[in-house]
Amino acid sequence: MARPRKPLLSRDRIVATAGALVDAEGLDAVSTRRLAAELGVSGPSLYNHFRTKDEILEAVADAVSAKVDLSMFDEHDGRDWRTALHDWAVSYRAALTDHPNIVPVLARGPGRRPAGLRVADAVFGAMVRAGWPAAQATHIGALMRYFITGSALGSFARGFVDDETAYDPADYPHLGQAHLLAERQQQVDEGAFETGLRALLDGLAVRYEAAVRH
Amino acid sequence: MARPRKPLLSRDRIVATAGALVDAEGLDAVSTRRLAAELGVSGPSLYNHFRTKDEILEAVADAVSAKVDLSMFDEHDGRDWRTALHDWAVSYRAALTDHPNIVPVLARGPGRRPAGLRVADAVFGAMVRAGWPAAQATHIGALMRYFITGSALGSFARGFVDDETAYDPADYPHLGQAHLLAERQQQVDEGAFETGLRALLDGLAVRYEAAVRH
DNA sequence: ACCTGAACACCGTTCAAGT
DNA sequence: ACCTGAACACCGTTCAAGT
Repeated sequence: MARPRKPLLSRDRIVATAGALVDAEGLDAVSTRRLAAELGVSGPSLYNHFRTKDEILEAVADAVSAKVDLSMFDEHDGRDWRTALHDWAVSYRAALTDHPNIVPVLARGPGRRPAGLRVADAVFGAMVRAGWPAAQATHIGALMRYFITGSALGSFARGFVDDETAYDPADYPHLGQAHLLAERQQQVDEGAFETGLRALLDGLAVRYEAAVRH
Repeated sequence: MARPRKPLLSRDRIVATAGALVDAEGLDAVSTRRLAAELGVSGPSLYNHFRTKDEILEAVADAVSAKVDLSMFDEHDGRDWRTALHDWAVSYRAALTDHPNIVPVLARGPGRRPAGLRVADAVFGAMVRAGWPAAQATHIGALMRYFITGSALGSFARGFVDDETAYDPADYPHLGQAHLLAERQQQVDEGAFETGLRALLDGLAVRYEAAVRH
């Protein structure tokens, strides 16, 4: 076959197929040979479009970041900083829980991913505009990211096994019914996220009062 | 050689060596062959002590969890719930930043790891004793974990490259000096952690007032 | 019970060769 | 420029064989 007149591959097609494979079968299912087979080419062909497999996964992660709604940070949106932060956090978490298998890649910081940086930029800009000092605005972007990605990655309940015998009450005196948590995994995660988000925003509001009063 | 009179390996020795390798060279450096070589045995020997490589890494992560100070949750410690939560969070984060390379494994939830579960149990127990309703106590354990592991994993600044030319101000209007962040990476992360932790605790204190007043 | 070497079915990546 | 097959240096894991 060698080179066809029209390229068989493009970066977008590789990223889309890799993303679908990650969603369907997890991060471990993505090998260059498997991904290439899914695309109808041979493994090494991918290296004409990406330098490493890791760059492909970074691009998949960035495509998820690109889905995060940022309209609440628009200059003329009208939402106050607190509401904007809340709505953004909910949108961000939704984007991550829609694609849980790529979260481990995404959670490692915005890195060089354009969409990830765009998110950081939007939060920072909106907080400064709302009156936050620049240093605090940087902190807010970072700490919100910690909480949101942490919640998408570290599902508390996911770890528990749906088997009572797995937990000896003598070892974990307060977690005697931990197995129940596995059943209501999503409720716990969503409740913890909502509680944490509100607590975070309440706490920031206190600091905001102190900050703008310089 | 075959079987020696005294076992060459033990689970503890494997975990200790794997942990040292992870710390020194990162998660990717740990292959069964490499780890075995470090231990002076051949690769398959590890399978007499662990079922999979993943179980070894889980054990390494659990050993880090075991270093987290939990004394502030002791029944007779005397610290109020808020101070205990703060001190625990600081200790937890310190344990993680001491061993950053294993954090991706640890961040995926407590799973079946005994020490991870012991941490969850201690937090839950102390919050209930302090007067929090059980459902809220579960949420607090989860959301604190989200924030702490998220902060250890997703260093905001780490991602930025120490090269001004990497960021076109036209793309990220508010991050024009993002390259500066790389220089003060630790300060940003620590500041964001401290700010977020205090905000979280302030916010929880508000909810506590409402909760205990049933 | 606990170690070994050989083997199986994979990996990511490089590279010369083809059009 | 963009694809190919062959090759290199690896993987995790299984298993029969040894003591």
